[in-house]
Amino acid sequence: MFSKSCKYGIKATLYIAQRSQYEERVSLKEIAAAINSPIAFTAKILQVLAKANIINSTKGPNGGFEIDKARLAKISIHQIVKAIDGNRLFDGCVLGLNVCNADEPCPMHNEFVIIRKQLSETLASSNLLNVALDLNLGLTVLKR
Amino acid sequence: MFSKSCKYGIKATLYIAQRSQYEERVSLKEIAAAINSPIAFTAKILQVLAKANIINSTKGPNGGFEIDKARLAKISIHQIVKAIDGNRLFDGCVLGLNVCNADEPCPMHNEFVIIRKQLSETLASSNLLNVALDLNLGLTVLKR
DNA sequence: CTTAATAAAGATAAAAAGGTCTTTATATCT
DNA sequence: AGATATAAAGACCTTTTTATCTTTATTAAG
Repeated sequence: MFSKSCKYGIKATLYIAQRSQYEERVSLKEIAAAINSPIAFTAKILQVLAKANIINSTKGPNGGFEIDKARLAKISIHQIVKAIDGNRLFDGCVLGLNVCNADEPCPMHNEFVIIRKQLSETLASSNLLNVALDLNLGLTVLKR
Repeated sequence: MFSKSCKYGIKATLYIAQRSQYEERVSLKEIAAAINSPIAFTAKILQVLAKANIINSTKGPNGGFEIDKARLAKISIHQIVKAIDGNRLFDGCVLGLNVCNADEPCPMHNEFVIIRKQLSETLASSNLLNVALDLNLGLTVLKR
């Protein structure tokens, strides 16, 4: 479903989001430890997210990553997926045809219209604040 | 969503299914041409499908691939996906955690329970006969 | 102004996925 | 039995993805 980069990206963003509720900035090392990901690779992904304006990064001592507290509820998982994996999951043909739409559908097109709608809506409505709240409560985990 | 191998596998099987309605056996070359896939790579995928008992293969002149006409309605796209990509799409954690279930969920677990159920059911209920009928009518295409 | 702590950038490497080529096995036809 | 048409098997190559390592840029603190 998601590439490994995207999975790391989502988990990293969620970790940053949780800490950003308390206005805490977190370092790359800390993030990688929290989500159990390779440090340097995680750095690459965070760069992409920073360029997509999903997270803020600051260099230097006490630098790291954060998200404006006020924006937490405005950022969705959908945005993260789009920034890392692109739109292919949402609008590419599931069977890989170059053209595939309601007029000229692949054999799976109609079945997937529904699934994708649900997927897209679910991801669009999952905002960082809500997800972070569950993490606060220990209802969910980022590592295991 | 699906690997490239899986997409080729689904398209190849659908092509074989369509022709199998008329009890026509089709060669590798013909299949690859019909679904616009690399011949040798398609051969590998067809081997997997043959081992999974989804298609039958016959060597020698006039050999090729076919599916028992009577089984067309009993074979689902779900089976093809499972044979090629495995179960990971259906039961692996979407964020890649080693353990992730209702008791110890990742932050996306609950959202995905619904999506996966729908995905799984959709694929399980898409049988080769139904899909082939749409191909017969030219309502859908395997190539473009 | 120097040092230290951090992320960014870029080069490189390793692993996985995708794809090709050659040889072998099997079946059919003459 | 020999020739031919096919798929199977396995070795190999290429591309993409994942991961690491090194150097550079930026910021803060002393």
